[in-house]
Amino acid sequence: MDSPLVMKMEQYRRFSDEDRRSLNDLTSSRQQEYGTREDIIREGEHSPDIHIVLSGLACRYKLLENGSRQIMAFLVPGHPCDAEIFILKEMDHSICALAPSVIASVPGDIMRDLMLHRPGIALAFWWNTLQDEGVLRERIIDEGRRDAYGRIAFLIYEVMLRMRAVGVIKDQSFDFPITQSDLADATGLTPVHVNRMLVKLREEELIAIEGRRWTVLNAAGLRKAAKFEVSYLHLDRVKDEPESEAGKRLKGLI
Amino acid sequence: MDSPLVMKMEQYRRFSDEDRRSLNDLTSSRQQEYGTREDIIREGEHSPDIHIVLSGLACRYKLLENGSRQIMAFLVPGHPCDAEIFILKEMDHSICALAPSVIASVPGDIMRDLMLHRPGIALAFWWNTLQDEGVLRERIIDEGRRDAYGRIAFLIYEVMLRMRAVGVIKDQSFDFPITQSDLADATGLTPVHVNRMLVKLREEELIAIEGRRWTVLNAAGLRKAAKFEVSYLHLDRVKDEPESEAGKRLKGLI
DNA sequence: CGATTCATTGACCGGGATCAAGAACCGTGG
DNA sequence: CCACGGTTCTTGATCCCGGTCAATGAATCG
Repeated sequence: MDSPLVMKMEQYRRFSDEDRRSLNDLTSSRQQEYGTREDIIREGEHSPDIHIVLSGLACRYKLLENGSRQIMAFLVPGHPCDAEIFILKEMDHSICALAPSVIASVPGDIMRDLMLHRPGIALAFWWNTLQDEGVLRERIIDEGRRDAYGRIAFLIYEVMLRMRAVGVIKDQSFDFPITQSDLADATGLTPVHVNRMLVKLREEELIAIEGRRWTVLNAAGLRKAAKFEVSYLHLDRVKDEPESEAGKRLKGLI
Repeated sequence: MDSPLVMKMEQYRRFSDEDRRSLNDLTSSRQQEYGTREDIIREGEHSPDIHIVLSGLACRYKLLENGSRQIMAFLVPGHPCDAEIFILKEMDHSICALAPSVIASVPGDIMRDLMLHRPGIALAFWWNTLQDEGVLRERIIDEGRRDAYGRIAFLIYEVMLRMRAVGVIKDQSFDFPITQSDLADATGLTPVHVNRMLVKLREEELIAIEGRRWTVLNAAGLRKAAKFEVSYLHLDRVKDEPESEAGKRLKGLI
């Protein structure tokens, strides 16, 4: 069974057996459990290790001086949190677990070694950074031009797709262990208004929520509500090889 | 006289003479003039070259299906537009000139060669990508938590700072050749409301605008209005060596 | 079984959108 | 030189989406 890291990176390119083995080894040595709201790395810190989400859910966020929190990205299993830290001096934002999560630590010098001597792996990490940047750009459009309803629909669709791509959901149901306040911090809305939009999406039978288990009842309808375009995710291999494993997982959704 | 590219990259690290020469050569061979509104590269394209802004002003943008345009970033002189294109298959957004601008083209294979064999230059481009990502994150906070007044103030302060950092302004006045509609597309506001906020900023004597020439009359006041934090720009060398050329240009502003 | 967090709903308000109409500023040609 | 058509800027009037405040359930947990 491949590590979630391999599942994620293979959306971009196929790996040699050696590269795949290295990536699997990367996340298997040191693993640590984090609880809900627990910080994995904080703004201003410089950790000697980099971190990769293996299970659960984490987010990039920033605390503002007025006490409010802005969530800038959700990190699903397989997602490197801070691969760039060995280039930059310090984090300009924090990362915390939104639910009980298992996080792998990778020593910085092992990373550096891989980046210098294994171009296939270096390329995959580059790609990951650029995909993150694309997601951020999409979020700017989100906040600039979509209304509250579209934003919430978009966020749900994107998270569903990314979870599916790394294989943590098989059908239309998935664990999305966050509160409506978290959603509000991610969309720039208030919890009250997030609630109203979720009520609407349920009334329209696009989604269903039972506890922390979410179900997309009508993927096409949700996608339409979200005005979802997929190119920004740069799923290069999925596009070239629709019959790859990653392609099968995303069939009909992108 | 160093190329704007060197000026920009030196905010991050000092270069060896050889690296500096290479970077200067990079932008000196093929240069092209683009007019206002002219596209430099379009969404979905894959150019064999990468582009670097030498003078004028460009922006990253995306056209939405309803016809509106979202500007996601301003590209000041020295800014690489699409250095990532040799990793990704295609652009997920477009880039156009906002004013008459000179753009350098660099053949992709020369770039690839530099990235593989000149770690100092590769690091600088990596850093640039990560700085762009930081700017995007800041913009998300911007749109999520700042009101219209703060957004406009923030945008002006940031552009002023980045222009100053690459040496295209010496005092408090600078050419900022964009329309209020452009500002609206960048902030997610309407042109009407952008105008009202600019009126207010002028009434408060924080800025002055004469044609396309903008003047920051009260940098401290503008910074306060913008609630500006600088860490996300990762001006590493400026922080470590405040007496470097780049540091002198930004003295008292960061 | 209290206590605390989270979800839900209603009433009201305000910032920014929308609509509309002039005014100022172009480049162009007669 | 002025006349012109087209942007761009400016200002006013009105409206609505989403914020704010508040109260009540529902769920989770020590």
